[in-house]
Amino acid sequence: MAELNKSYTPEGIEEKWYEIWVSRGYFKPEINPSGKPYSIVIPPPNVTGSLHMGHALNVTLQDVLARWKRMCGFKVLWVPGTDHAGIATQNVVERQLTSEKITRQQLGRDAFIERVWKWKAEYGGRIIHQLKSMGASCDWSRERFTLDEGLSKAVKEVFVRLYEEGLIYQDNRLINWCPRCHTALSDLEVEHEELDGSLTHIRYPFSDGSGHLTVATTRPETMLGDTAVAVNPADERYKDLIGKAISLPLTDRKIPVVSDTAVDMAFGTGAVKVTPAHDFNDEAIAKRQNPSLPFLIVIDDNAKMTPEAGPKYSGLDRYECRKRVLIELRELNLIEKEEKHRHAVGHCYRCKTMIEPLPTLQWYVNVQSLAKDAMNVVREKKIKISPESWENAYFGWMENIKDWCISRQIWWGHRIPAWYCQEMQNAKCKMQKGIIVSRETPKECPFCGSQKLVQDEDVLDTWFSSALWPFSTLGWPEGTPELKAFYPTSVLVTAFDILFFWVARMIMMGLKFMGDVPFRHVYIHAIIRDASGQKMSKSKGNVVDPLVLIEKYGTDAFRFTLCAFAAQGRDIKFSEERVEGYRHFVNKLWNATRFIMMNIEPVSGQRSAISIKSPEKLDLASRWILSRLSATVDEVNTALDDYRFNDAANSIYQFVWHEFCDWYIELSKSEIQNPKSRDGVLWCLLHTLETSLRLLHPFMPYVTEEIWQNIPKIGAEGREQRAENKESIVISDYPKSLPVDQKAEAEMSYVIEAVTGIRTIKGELNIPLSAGVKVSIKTFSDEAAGILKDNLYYIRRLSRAAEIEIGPDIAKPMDSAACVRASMEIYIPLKGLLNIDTEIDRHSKELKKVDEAMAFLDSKLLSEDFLQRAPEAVVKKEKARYGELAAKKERIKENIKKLKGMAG
RNA sequence: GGGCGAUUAGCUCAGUGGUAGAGCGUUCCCUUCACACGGGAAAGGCCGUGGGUUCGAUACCCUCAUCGCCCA
Repeated sequence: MAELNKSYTPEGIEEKWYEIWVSRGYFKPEINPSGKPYSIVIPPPNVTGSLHMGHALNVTLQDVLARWKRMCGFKVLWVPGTDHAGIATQNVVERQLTSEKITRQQLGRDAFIERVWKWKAEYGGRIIHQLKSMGASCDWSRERFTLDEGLSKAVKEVFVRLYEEGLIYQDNRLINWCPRCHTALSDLEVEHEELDGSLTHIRYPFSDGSGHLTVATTRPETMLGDTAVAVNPADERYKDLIGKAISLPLTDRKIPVVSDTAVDMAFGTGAVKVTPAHDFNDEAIAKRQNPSLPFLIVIDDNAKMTPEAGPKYSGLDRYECRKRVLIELRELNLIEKEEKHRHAVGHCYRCKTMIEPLPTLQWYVNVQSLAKDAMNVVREKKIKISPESWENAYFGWMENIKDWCISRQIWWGHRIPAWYCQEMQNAKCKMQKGIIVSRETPKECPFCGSQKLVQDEDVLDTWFSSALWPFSTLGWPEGTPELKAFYPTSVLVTAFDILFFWVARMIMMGLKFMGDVPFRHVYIHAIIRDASGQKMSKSKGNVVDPLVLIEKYGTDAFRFTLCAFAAQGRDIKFSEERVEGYRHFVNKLWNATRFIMMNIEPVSGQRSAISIKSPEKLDLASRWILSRLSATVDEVNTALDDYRFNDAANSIYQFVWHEFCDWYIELSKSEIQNPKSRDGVLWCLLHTLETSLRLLHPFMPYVTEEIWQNIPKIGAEGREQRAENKESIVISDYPKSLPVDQKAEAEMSYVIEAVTGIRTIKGELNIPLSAGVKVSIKTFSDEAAGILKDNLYYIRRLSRAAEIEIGPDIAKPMDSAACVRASMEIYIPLKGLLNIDTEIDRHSKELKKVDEAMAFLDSKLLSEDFLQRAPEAVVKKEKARYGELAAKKERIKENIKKLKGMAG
């Protein structure tokens, strides 16, 4: 290969490989799989969206799983797509229209829809393109959109079937209304925000002139729609007032005092004004009365006062009206007091406008029975939610679930497949209220034959179609091979904020229509916050743009960072320094490759001709690194099995950098010069690199492919490489566990101890590593001496010692610095250079540490309780440790004594 | 108001019933022929507070404090 650059630059490389992967169809599974299926559906991002950190994390984790399983031999299907985001998308296009000074009403429904599709074609693909830049190995040939023809068919089918079973119904009741988006919202789409408001105490005079009753309210303007005042029947203060009439100020109406046990006696004055048409609690009170209280609508769908509010207020905005009402009440001396009050106010999750509860006719799903089944499958572990703590949140929500309002008064979405007969010519039709729900557009009324039919104007909640995503994307309601092969999907990876919006509803719908869970696992990942723990948002200006990070550090470094951060059950505070750190890791890997390649080139000439067979007998360092590699492979596979992405990433990082690069490559430098061991070491270098690349590929797809394509192939586990695996790392085999070589690891630890011991002396005494010094090593066993002698070249190379003598009987040379280790003592003679005081300080410090550790152990070992009650193994271990420390202490003391003798 | 989670090195975070680890940062040494996006050495922590369980608690239980989230 051509000379590798000194550092890795992702530009060009990422695009190149992504195009190749897609064009070769690596991400497309065969539909009649011989291998086991593994399928994921992407949480469809909002079609108006652009990639943010949450998407980046979400897509990275899914891609790690998909690539890992693909390499493990599974037939992996990862279905991508977007949702049509009814309100959000309509808002975007309406803003465009506003700048052209037209409204959607002027444009008309059909033209508007056409306009939205046009917008979608132009801008809607943005996020998909961005997902690709993250390296996502989705099967793009199966990309779906919730308004696709197939998915629309699924939506209609579900609606009709639920209606026929009586699980979808129409009702007129209070709903959350967004006066800006002009639509109903489900309970979940309302965000509650704590706001500083005031609690106004208003005197309501009795009609008979016998005084007044004071009510407290946060929304004085709604008094115009009051139809009662309610008190708790148990409240002694007001008991006798129940049934009295009140002359409602600012109106000419008389309203009764009623009783209701739900009234909180401790809140405010204990008497509440009841506005059934504009407050959920009041609606409930009104409906409990017999006869029920009248609903007086004083606020309209624009949040403006209606004529019912009275001529003075009609047409005023709700906030304007509040001011006017307060002024007038004050003039009438009806305000007793105003106190500061913090309370939660509902806002539209899309546009943040304050919600106005309004009585309207809407479609609902009765979710009680669906929720029960959906809870059971989680309880029975047919669906595993991890981290498990989210199960509680899931159950909590499902137990208190309310019927789901699914109709939206917008145009962009699945139009409700319901028609109204305009004539209702017979009793049957009247009994059905003229409502026709049908999969196909009906030509005439099935009840009375009338041809005057009008379709419901509303569309369905976007989440209604999202709830079908795991099976609608696979072709349902057709019985497709995809559905058969890949449903239920394997895992759903998502953030907790859509656990209820989406996950719970998918479970309900999956069970209802597929008769099986939509996925076997749910992995809930963290929310990404900024470095100070704030949720990222455009309005706070603290967003970090993933695309900027990719541009600066490369996709691989960014993805690796996300994985390393992705500890379970914890939010991520994102810091850019970490990405920079992992870019260094990418570069480290690159340079390790460069080193290996530089050593192969001169000998082999052509890399394709390289053929290093796995040697029978490898040297200690090689056996050691293979053992470490094997342990790492195990750790990574186990961690991924448990969705511990951070543990997996850290294991590889630790291995590649601190074992492979810091130790093995350094050790190999001497042996590569030795003709006898050269082949074995080169084989081991290449093998370890190649295996590490495959291990790393799910995390860092691009750089691993780039390197993998450029190194000679010596076969996965030392065997001839399988032909079909030669073309790309994407479809190569994921490393599997091999036995660890405990003997090699134990022996290597002596070498490491000797090297680090010498380095410590040099480091602490500020002697340049390059200074060739003489070293004497007194080992505490013959075994240690033998192993050190066998590996002398390694020790010399890594410690830069000029000369080393080793043996159990070595005496400490004069004027030498010493380092006491567990199985050896190391001396470096420093004639004239040794500062005796510094050396004594060094040893005293070490002695202090040993003393502290011994004191702690002492307190344990002297305790009868400990000796009797602690497990034998622990006692034995602590005794052994104490013994080691005691020996070490003696040696250090001896060293100090000698030093003092020299000084004296 | 109800529920959940967090609190560990200067910063960002792992972690375990047997006195703690990483990355970044800091200090010192090193321009060694893969890499200064590098190498080596080191400093730095009563593991939020107060109780309890235990031979032993940073870890398990409770109290409190602070912060964050969800639901009402």
